[in-house]
Amino acid sequence: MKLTREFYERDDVLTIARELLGKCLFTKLDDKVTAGIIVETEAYAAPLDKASHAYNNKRTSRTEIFFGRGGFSYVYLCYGIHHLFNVVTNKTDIPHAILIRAIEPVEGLSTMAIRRQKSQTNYSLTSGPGALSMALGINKRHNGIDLQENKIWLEDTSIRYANCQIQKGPRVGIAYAEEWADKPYRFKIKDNPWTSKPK
DNA sequence: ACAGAGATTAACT
DNA sequence: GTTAATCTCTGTA
Repeated sequence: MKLTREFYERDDVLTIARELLGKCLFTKLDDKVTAGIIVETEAYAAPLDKASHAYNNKRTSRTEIFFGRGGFSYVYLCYGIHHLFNVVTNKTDIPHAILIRAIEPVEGLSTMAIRRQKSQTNYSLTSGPGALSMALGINKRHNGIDLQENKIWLEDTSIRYANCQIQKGPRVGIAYAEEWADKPYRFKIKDNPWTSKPK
């Protein structure tokens, strides 16, 4: 069962980021299906959030997708190399988004390994925002895709995590965002080996 | 028109 | 621990 438009268009981006843990992210690209359980997310709550590309309602060709409806993909290129996959949330003109930072692979492991140019699967396959995008075959051509379609989508699962299994913390790599840099907008499953391991 | 920085990763030392 | 990879946007001219 795909997550509905109503799920993405709710107001509280932190609640959605928390609820995305345990959901399953699918891609069907190049006739290959790959999927993984989401184990780490970060919320970006523009226009107030200085860490967001859409801070202060800044609109560029890159950020335009933030201002559309919830339930669309936002893929952008980081450091000129890595494609980072986000889910746009909330309604038109409210630029909220959630970065998917890590997944636990469940389907298409061999396809992921080929895309990652690894001879065998291991924990580094999808543990990081750039790595999981590569494993799933996501690149900037997939910016602005409707998650109700059958290219990239999220499904509900029977997985439910208790609050004590979820670790909240500050986001990664955004020290420039001043007072926003310390906010606990990052959610991850405690002790899950597939979560990212930043220094 | 050009220089500098960034929601990162992997391959070095 | 350090560094290279090199796209997009911003500030300065």
